[in-house]
Amino acid sequence: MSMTISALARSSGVGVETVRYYQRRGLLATPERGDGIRRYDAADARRLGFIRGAQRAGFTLEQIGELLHLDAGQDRARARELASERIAALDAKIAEMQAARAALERLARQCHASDEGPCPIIAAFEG
Amino acid sequence: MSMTISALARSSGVGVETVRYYQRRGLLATPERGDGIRRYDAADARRLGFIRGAQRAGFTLEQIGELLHLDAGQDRARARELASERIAALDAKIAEMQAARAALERLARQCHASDEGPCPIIAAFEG
DNA sequence: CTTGACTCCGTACCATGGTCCGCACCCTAT
DNA sequence: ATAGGGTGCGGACCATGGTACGGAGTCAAG
Repeated sequence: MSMTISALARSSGVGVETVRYYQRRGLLATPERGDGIRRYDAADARRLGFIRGAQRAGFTLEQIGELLHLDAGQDRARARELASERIAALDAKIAEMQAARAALERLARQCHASDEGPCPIIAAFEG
Repeated sequence: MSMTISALARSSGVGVETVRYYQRRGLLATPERGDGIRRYDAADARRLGFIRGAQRAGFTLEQIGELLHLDAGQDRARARELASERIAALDAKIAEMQAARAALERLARQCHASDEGPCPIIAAFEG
């Protein structure tokens, strides 16, 4: 199965320009062209899928680059290390967002309860 | 109580340049100067504190600008609307991060369990 | 009254993750 | 064979949230 860049991009729900950007960043290879147009295969699609998946897990493109590099190097210890770091960062971020969510919900309720005085949503945070 | 820009910045744990940036963005006023150096007061500190707090809740500087504007306009309905939108966005983001966290943890365990074959951390995401 | 720290201000630059532009090809259907 | 749409490529541009720089002015302590 071989496809053009736009088919590859569509297969992962990104734009053609994004694929080209990943190529420039060294995250995706730019296949040789048998004089004409570059052709991509399932391996390219998997790799692009990996990039998007890792991105959803909060890895930066730079970290994703490292993960892809490890893939070749078989350095599983380092891969686990990166995963642990990411889990810790996710935990911190999740906790922060949950706190913010709770605060916002409480404020929205207070604000709804009365239309007198200063808006609690605005008044909060001023610490 | 009046302070210099660096005292104001310190009071909220940001850099002087950040305060100046917020002024340029229209989030903080630039007080008149009684020929010499601009002086800031507790109201400025509260406002800066509000900006940082709202930022922690995930509002962008642009949205924060709107919230501050509403503060003057007393438009509490709109403030509640912004809060609701933010809560929904937080919920979505939290769910996504929790899913990513769970996936990563599972993968790290699998990867740790055996050093044979392809690293599961790398192999995953390739959807 | 000079030194050193701080301030003012505009402008430029940074990282991140793209997005768009223009020109020249190439490929396919009519 | 020619019009159209997609491709290749380099480079410019975008948004977001700052950070750094340089030169001039100001202020307090020695």
